[in-house]
Amino acid sequence: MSLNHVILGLLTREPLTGYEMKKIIQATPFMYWSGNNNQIYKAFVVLLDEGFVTKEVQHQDGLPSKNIYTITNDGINELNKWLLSVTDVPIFKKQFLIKLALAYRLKRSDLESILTSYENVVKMQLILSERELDKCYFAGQEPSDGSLFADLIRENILSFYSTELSWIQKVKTFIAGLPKTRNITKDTILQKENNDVESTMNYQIIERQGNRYLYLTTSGSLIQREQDALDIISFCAEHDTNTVVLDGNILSDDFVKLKTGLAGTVLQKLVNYKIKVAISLKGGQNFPVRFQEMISKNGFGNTFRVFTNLKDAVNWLLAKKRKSK
Amino acid sequence: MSLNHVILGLLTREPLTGYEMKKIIQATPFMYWSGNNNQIYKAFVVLLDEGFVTKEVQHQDGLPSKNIYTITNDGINELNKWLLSVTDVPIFKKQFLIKLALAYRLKRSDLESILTSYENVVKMQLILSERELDKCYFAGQEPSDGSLFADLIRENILSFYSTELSWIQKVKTFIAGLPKTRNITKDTILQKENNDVESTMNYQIIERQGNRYLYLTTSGSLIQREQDALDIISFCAEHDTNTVVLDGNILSDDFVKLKTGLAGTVLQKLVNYKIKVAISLKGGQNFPVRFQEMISKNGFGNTFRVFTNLKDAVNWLLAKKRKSK
DNA sequence: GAACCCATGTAACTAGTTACATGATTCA
DNA sequence: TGAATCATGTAACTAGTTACATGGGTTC
Repeated sequence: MSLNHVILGLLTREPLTGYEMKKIIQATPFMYWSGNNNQIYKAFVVLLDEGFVTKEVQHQDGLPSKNIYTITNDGINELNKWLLSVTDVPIFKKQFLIKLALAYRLKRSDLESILTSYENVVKMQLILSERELDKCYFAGQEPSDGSLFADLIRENILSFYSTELSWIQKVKTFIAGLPKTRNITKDTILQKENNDVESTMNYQIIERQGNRYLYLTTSGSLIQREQDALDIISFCAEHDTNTVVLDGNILSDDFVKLKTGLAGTVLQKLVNYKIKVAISLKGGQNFPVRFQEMISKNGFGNTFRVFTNLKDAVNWLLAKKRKSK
Repeated sequence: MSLNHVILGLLTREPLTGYEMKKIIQATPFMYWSGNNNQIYKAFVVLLDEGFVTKEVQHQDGLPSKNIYTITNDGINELNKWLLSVTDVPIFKKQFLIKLALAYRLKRSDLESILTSYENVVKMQLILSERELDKCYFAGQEPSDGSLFADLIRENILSFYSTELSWIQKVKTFIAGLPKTRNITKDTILQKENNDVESTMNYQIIERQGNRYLYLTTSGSLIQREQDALDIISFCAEHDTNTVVLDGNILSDDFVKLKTGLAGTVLQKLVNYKIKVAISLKGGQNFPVRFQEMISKNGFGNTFRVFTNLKDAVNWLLAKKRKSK
């Protein structure tokens, strides 16, 4: 596990606390750990034990006291050894390749739909990575030593998604060349009701004033995972719209509790993909004040708003729409 | 975990046993599991439990009886649901990007050496993947349904490594533009003896008849991991040679025991990278007969041979050399 | 007879994740 | 009062890996 070495590496720039380290790792897209407490705090125990770092406890009034770690000479040697050692083979995990290998029985329209959905996912990830790179610890504002290779790293990451996107185009033309239904055995025909079970959210496309929007209502399932944001975006792409009305009931408790971070992540994804969202609350339904606050604070102002009735929500959404198609 | 769905997917082509499944997953480069027994056999228990597969026990004389699994209609529905559901974001893990972000203190020559080493690793992986793709279960010999997308998948995988290689070239020119030593603080200067501890193998470059070869001897550490093959290849690349003499003592017990598969993997890597290896045994040292057998069987004949003394080894190596540089 | 192949399965472990616990302060 | 932030840490879990156990048959 090279996480320990990464920690040492970060400490060569400046002494850091576990908490800061965690934030950095979480915000850096090419550090492929979740940056969870468990690993980081445990890592520091080990590093201390091996004498690669020293710990200085700094008491703070009011705030919890923090442990500031500094790298030692032994630590620097260990880091150098790691840097010069043979680098692991780069690996990727593309679920899509596996699906493609196994999807030979599907009919063309299904192939097209999973491909488009995948395209959206990749596009979004590209935008997301771009953002994260801009504001991450290694972003090279000034060409200081610490961010020497920032541009090269940026290019590497973005080209991963770009080449994926151009490959997707190739797959598209290939699929377009296939006959509509191929010689598939009878038991492989898709049952539409099953799909609806999978995509757990109920959605309708509504046309008004020549504008189209997606209306998401509850069907027992709520927005409770990051993945749901991707689903919404896929739906939008499929139906060629970028406006969504969410029934207030579709937001889970976890969602409105800001501390889970779910709302932030999901909304960020929607905003990044330029999807406008209006939430329509049913009578009596209320969100925590802080939730509404956060919405206005985070600059979602013109892409995300909460209304107490469906009518207002739709009016705002369609009024705001620039490109109606 | 989508492994269960992958298993269902494979079963749509034909009923399979756990053992066959394992082999397929192991041999398919884009299936990112090790294909270990534990997971696969357990997966079948779950799939049976959920009614997605049926099991048929086939007794065999002499050989252990096998459990042949067949997919059910429920299983096909489940598979279809998965295929049509939102695909995971493709991810990559590139240790090298992390190293680069943390390597700003290194001097140019060190940067160059880790870059070259990484380049070799990627090159090798490219060759390896190409091979694996050719002989994997999804290889499209005849354009049957089952391997419909084989070419597209192949292209995707190979372009991952190719783009990495061309990126490496960019990094190379960038590094070449850096001053030889930059303003690094005194405590960051590398201590050569530490590197030697890291690269656990002792190696010398020997010149004879205008030819150069790498001589690897024991320094307490043996060839016992796949990684060691990569190390050897890195050494070769660094010193611009493709011939190696291995002291027999450097091969670990695990290596010569064929059942670990270590020898096969390591040698395959060496062969793939066109490195010729001669092993020189010390007096009295002996390898299991099967080991020598395997060497000749697997077509290593002209790139890999065992000798009972150093002189023969070197003679064969240098005689065989085509391009001497 | 050593060590491989087929075929099933389990034990023990590593890496990594999510979720919880604490507790003072800030903020509305 | 409720909930967020800073900061540390632990518990419980999932996913995945390596290694072992079994045992007849084959191959040299």
